[in-house]
Amino acid sequence: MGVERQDRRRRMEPDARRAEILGVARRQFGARSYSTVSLSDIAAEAGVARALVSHYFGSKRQLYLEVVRQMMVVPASVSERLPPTTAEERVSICVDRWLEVVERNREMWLSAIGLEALGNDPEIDRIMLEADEIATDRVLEAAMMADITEGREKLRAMIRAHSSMLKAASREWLVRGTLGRSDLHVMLTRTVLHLVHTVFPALRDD
Amino acid sequence: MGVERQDRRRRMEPDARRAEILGVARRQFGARSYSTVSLSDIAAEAGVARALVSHYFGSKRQLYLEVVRQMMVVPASVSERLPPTTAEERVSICVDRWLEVVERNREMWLSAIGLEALGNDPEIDRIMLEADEIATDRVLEAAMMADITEGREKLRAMIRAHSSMLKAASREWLVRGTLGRSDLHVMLTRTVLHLVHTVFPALRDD
DNA sequence: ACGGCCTATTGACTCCGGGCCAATAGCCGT
DNA sequence: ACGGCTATTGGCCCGGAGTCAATAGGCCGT
Repeated sequence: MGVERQDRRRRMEPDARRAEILGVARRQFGARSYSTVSLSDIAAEAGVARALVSHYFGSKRQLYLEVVRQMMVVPASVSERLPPTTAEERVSICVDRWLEVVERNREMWLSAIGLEALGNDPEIDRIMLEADEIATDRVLEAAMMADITEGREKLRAMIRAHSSMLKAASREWLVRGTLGRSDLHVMLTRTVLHLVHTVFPALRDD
Repeated sequence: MGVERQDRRRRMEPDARRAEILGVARRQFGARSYSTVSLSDIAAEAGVARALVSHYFGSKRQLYLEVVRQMMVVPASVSERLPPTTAEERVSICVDRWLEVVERNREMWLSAIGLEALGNDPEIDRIMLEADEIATDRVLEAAMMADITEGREKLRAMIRAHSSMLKAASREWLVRGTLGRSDLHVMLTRTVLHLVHTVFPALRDD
């Protein structure tokens, strides 16, 4: 019964092993919650001793942080090479590409926003914050508002808030099915433009 | 040195003891993250044996669920006794009351939205969902859209998504100070109305 | 081919937190 | 005062995380 393949220890390059373990961790943390996933689980699926996971990542939390970091990366393709037309069209294209990406990586993306938690963790917050900043820049660029200086911070804050709605709406689409893709497209495009063109100018500047 | 007060065990009514422990738990889970708060910590601050906490709440997770449940309650006062004027004014009043509540219970509210996670927990999801449903009803009532039947689910889904933006924007206000209270008022009022009056009718119904 | 070395990998140990149970001791009625 | 009901406790076991010396995979020089 030749099932005893791979039971002997195989020596790998640290980078490769590290990547392999990280991949398993991403899958596990995506599927179950932080506290229910044990290092033993991850080690087992990776076909490796538990101590090795600790060796490469230090602690469970650090491993988790790596996973979150990797998942938060929004592909740059979403806001690349936008045609120089109206802000409306550019945002529309942007949203469309975003929906495309999300639909394609459905599982992975759901995990990503699903695990943005573990409580009030300052480290997690920092990672999320950085991801949000990047995303915000891209949206402003698409809406051709990147060079606004007056009240810039308020504008950015509103975009960040909007991205929360974006996440929630995407979940409504993918998980609950209450909104369709075209609904999302209309809703997200219009609300961004509404924020930027109508709400933002209406804020009294103090 | 008479520091030995209260070191003897005091017998209390189950309800009172339960409430006392729950209060401590609320504070602790609000201040630190789920996994870093131990039952020992809670028991210690409550001046009680660890086993008693387990006795009253069964498991750590169940205690946590209680805390979340209690924190998610949005005071009904926000949408009570709205004058029968335009939707705009009613929503405006609603938002204003909301901001009032949040400002008053700043710490508590921040804790509440801070802990809405722990990963992919179906129980937590259910609790959040129920809270969202109630909040959504109130918003629709305020906007005088409560009797819409055509596309009702889409409308509700949008409102739920909007409430995510509301939370994020409130955090921008309370934590980062990037938006002021009046900014929030303008932004939240306008976006709700925009969703309900402009975006919603624009969705193609399929 | 083969011995030796570097280091990836491991097993075992300790500590800590959660769940559980029988024993203990407040408090109330009589 | 005392007996009983039950709130409360200490102690047990289990499983997971962090740590370290020991082990062995595989490459290199000969």
